[in-house]
Amino acid sequence: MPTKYNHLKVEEGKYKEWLDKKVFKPSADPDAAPYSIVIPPPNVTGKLHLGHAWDTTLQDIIIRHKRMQGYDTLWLPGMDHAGIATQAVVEAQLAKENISRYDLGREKFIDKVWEWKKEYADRIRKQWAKMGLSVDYDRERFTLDEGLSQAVQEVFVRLYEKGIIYRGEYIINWDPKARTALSDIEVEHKEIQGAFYHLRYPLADGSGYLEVATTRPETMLGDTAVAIHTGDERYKDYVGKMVKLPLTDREIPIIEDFYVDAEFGTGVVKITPAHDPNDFEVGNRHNLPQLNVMNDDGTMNDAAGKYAGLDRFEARKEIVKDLKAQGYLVKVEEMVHSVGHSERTGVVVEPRLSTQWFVRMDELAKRALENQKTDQKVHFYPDRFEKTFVNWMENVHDWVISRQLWWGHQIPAWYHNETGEVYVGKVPPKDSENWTQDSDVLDTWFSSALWPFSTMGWPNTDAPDYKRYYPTNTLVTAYDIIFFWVSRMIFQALEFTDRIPFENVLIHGLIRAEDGRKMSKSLGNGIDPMDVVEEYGADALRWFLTTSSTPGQDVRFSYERMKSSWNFINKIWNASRYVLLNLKTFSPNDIQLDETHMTVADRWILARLHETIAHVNAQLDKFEFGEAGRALYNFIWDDYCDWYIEMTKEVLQEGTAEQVRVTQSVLLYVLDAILRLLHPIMPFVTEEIYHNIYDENTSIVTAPYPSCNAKWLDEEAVENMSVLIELIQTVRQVRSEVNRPMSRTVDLLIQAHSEEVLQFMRENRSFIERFCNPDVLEISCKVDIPEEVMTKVIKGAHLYFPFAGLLDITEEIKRLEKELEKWQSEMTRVEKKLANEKFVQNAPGQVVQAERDKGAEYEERYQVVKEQLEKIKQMEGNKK
RNA sequence: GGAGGUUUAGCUCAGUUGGGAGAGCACCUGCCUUACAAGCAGGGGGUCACUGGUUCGAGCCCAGUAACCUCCA
Repeated sequence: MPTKYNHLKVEEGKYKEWLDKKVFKPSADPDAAPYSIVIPPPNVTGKLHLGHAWDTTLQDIIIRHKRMQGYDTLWLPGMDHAGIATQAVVEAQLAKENISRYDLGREKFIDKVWEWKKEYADRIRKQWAKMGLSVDYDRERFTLDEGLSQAVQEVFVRLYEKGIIYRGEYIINWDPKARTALSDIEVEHKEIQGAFYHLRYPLADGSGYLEVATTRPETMLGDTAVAIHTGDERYKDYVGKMVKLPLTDREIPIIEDFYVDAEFGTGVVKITPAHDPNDFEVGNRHNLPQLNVMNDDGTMNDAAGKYAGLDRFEARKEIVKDLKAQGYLVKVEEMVHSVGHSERTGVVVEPRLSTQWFVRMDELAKRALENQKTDQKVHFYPDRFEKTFVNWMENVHDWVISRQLWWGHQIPAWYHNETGEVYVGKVPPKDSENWTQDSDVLDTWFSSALWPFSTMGWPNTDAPDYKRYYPTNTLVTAYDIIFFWVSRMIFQALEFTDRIPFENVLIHGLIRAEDGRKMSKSLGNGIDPMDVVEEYGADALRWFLTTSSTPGQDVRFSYERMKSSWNFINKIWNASRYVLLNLKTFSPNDIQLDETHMTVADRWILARLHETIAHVNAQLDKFEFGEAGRALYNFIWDDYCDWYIEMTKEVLQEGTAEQVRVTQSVLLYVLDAILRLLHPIMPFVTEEIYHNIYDENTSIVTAPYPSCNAKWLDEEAVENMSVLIELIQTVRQVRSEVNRPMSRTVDLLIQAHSEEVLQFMRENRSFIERFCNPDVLEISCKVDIPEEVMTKVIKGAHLYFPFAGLLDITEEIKRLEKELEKWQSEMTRVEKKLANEKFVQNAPGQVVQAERDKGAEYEERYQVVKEQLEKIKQMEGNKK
């Protein structure tokens, strides 16, 4: 093994090996419990970003952990056709050659999109490979696959037959750039600087005027009434009269309706039923005409008279200009207000009267909500996201599912060419020549909502995967698509499979740039995960993503932390090198954990290992990856590398053959466990080292995950080791204080408080010598204390450092006084606590006892320091 | 307007059943100790946003305040 970890070399070729060995495939072992995850299918629109890397890393950790634990694991990959987004990028590409989709026609255009899809699907698979994701490619699905398309049709037809899917003319959110309908949640509301235009509408009889206010003056051309709140005293006499609509020759009625807020503005509002959802309702109640004044691209139509052909915002300017010129504009108030923007194209969404297909949400939502009250509910991690889900479900509106696009699942509805009759079915009507299929496609989320079961073979409920792996166990996704996707999967699964689609939903946050801002194309601050992998390796990226946050919280990308992740792997790499270099001919088969020849270090590291194993397993099961990572980091770096490995050097160099064999056994046993513990998080490097230990034909992917063996939880060893560690650390501290590097010796007298400590110190004399480098080392219960000496107290012993002629007495007195003060204050703190009767009464016995022990300890240390201080002061006095 | 989140060391963040505040990076000091100088050893640095409350005991539980962020309407 080279002295430095080389991520490029380590990761190269591994993924292919795994695929060749088919280790990612489910074991299909009938005795094993199944565990399944479906990947949130990325859009085939483009490359994967760091958010995908994070999301899939978490899934890979879960699935690799379960796989190693012996579950029959399936991680099903796939991709989403992403209607609007993909169609938009392909259209943009064609636009460069001055071709529109209409030039090509539907069929040829779709062929173009499939070409795009093929290219990007390949890229995405390459990215998955780079990240090391253990998915089963034999089961990869695409939302426009034959099978999934059938599921979509099945669902559409069944919901239609139940009356849950309906078609109708309503106000929907319209994206004038993509020229399609959008659902409510595809609209982003942004606060923007706008204006409130106060307009004067003259009464037709010339007896005055009414003042209305609007933020969208261009829609006035489509006004078909003016309304006041029902019974509003100020205006009730006007009801039934007509106003003359400025800039037109139309007269429109004054009506009263409860919807109007009398307190807001002037209390009079213009009613535009074809361009506003509330006005639409008002219009229906009063049988008002619906006058659409815009085209589907956001330009004004012929109904707008002289403004026809102008873009809506141009028209706004012109209309305001004309209103002003003709004296109809009262004032313009600057105002910040919330305006809907298309989540996809970014343009201002236009509320528009339009015929669309809808999913009636009341019953579906009700069932999903009621299910959350049962023990069959979906568990959210962190659980606060259940509230997000429930709140949305409680307030959900009907879902617009038709999109005026070409790329997607064409709606399985046909209209009779003559009668206009509607036919909905999985197959076209028999006399198909007399029918025309609806040209629209379904919202992409309509198909993604079926993903957990459509990918498993549904609607064939006898499909083997459906029977074995559905419902899935865990879904991992970011909080920003709880509404779009998670919620819809839940209600569709309940409706069509009678079960929840997954037991657990693990919600994570978003990745932000180093400065905390969102990564976005417009800011140009996006980071390509593949660049990061190139620079630091997938393992380091995975480690960073896993350990840098708490569930549900956003994470900032950080090159600094990437570097420290890489350093950690380099540390593991070098620790492994050390072990392998010292194994010589020793192989895993030679491992014998022979307790009779174990040192305290051996027992201790085994205890710490099994403690860590228990902790890590518990944390992984709770999806607390950060906590699991920290436990591993501390164990590996602090316990294994800084202490255990250093201590093995003594045994390997000086020990008997038997002792060496035990040490080699423990070194390898622990390393092997470390690799398996880490493998779900950093699959590549652990496999590489595993191959160095075992042979290339084995794979750590299917090795068993460590489980805690209580036999090794040796509390005595942990206690003893802590004494040894304190001893060594104290000596190092003294060295630092008196400026003595390890290359120079320091004499050390240890006075043990008990026979046990004495014996322990003597047994471990060789460790003390190695770590403290003393010239004289005395260990006894009664030390002859020299005059010029530095004193330290550790648990169970006093340490004396004779510095004849070298000790700065004044400095030492200062130091001792400071230390005395410290122990004094500690004693006071404990005494105060123990003097509190309520504490002694109410606190748990072990907490009280711990305080008493500490008190005794401090008292002891205090006394020693005090005695020494007196002695040294006397000595100083004698000198003078 | 409603809901949620955040506020802990210079910076970025942990802190899981309430029992003496931690990591990484940065900083200071000393070490090329044959696994690793991308390392080792030692060290400095925090009224845990603020105000009350519950409790023997609060970074952690409760109420309120402030600032910032997000979602929904």
